[in-house]
Amino acid sequence: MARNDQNHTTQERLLNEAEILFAEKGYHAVSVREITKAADCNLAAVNYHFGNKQNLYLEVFRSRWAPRARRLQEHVKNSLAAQSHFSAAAMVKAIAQAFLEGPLSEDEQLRHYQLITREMAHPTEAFELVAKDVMRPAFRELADGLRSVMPEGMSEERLMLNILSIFGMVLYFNFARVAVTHMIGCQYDQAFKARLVEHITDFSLTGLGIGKEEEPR
Amino acid sequence: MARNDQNHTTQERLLNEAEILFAEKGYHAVSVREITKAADCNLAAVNYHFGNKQNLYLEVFRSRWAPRARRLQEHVKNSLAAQSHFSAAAMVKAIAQAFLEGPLSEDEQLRHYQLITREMAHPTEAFELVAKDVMRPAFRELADGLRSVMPEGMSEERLMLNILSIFGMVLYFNFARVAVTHMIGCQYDQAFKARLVEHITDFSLTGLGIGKEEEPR
DNA sequence: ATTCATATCAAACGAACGTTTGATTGTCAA
DNA sequence: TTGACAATCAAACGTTCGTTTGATATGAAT
Repeated sequence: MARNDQNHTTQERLLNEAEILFAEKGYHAVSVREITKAADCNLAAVNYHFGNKQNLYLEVFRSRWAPRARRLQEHVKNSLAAQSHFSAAAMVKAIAQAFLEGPLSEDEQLRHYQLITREMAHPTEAFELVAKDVMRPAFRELADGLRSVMPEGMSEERLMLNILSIFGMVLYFNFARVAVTHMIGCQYDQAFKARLVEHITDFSLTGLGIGKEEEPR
Repeated sequence: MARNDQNHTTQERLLNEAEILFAEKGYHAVSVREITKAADCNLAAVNYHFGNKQNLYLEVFRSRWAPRARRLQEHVKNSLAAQSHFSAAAMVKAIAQAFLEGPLSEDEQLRHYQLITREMAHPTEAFELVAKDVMRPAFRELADGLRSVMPEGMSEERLMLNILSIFGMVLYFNFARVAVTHMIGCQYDQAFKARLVEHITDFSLTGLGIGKEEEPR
């Protein structure tokens, strides 16, 4: 039986191809026939191995998205552990770098953000899954780290809004690549991504960098 | 012939209901039957008035999204014109306020951002349409305004990245409502939106507000 | 009264969808 | 060699999809 993907099982090939297609087109725009064709297996394989299409979609988040998110979280943690002292600048840079120049390949990155962006805009069971198991713990940990370098007495909400904002910028500059390149007019190559990390870091630390002016009344 | 929506024409009712449904579920997850049922008209009406489903989708962006985006742009422009002198703080606040507490109703806002978020993550012909006619001109105008209050000689790219970042934060806090409320644990009521405007303004102006620290080496 | 264009309708079209079925294969323990 | 089991297959299932068709109603112009 000819199998192009080395010794991957049918289950694994289905998950791989399903993730690519779901990320690219969204759940409803992808058919089971399209997935099984890409995975080079029979149409019935999805139902045999996963029960139905919906469950294959959930399994993509369980067995592909969540572990990758945890890898990213580890990457950030290791970057910070390598610092001799903890600073806000180091933290922001570690996040931006992990998510834009981190351990993920170009394609993996794009898939990762497209999948979660769809879920954030219109959550399904998959969002509940990764929010509970991955996102909330990661956010909490980052917020606790940030607390130690922010002015004392900052409310929990402000703290979370700051973390959400940093994460939001990273997410935005990833999922909105097409829009960004349309507006700026350049490719997402290695050089531009480095400049982007620099920009996100700067912006998250100092905003526009010109402080708040009093408005005349 | 009983028509519930006052004197709206079938075309208008189709556009209204189509926008609501496309924003809520996305193009492929909405059927023509669902739209025509919501608009209380015959199944064939979509093809009669718009040719096909795809063209109805495009017409939603042409005749509903684009004018609303222009209304928002006007709102920002008027807010700024009311200022006696132009400042970065005023500009950021005008943008955040227009997009979160501006002329749009709660529902309109949600629809507006869900539609464009889908297009940014996976652009179709509709994105080309509104990018060329609405978004690019608006971004250019904002960048020109920002240039006058930023240090001289700032590169065009940095200028655009700043504008994109402000816009990105606003977009993010709108389309990712569900995620934000999941993480923070509160509703998007009027009070929270006001705090959000304050946060976005502060963050865009001063970031975390603790400057950039030197990393030890 | 007749004509004509516009709009709406019920009904049907073929295609694609997710899922199920029942037969067939390969593997390995008994 | 046999039996059992998991995996794969072609084929078909019933639904739903976007679209088309041809008939019917409406209103203004001739």
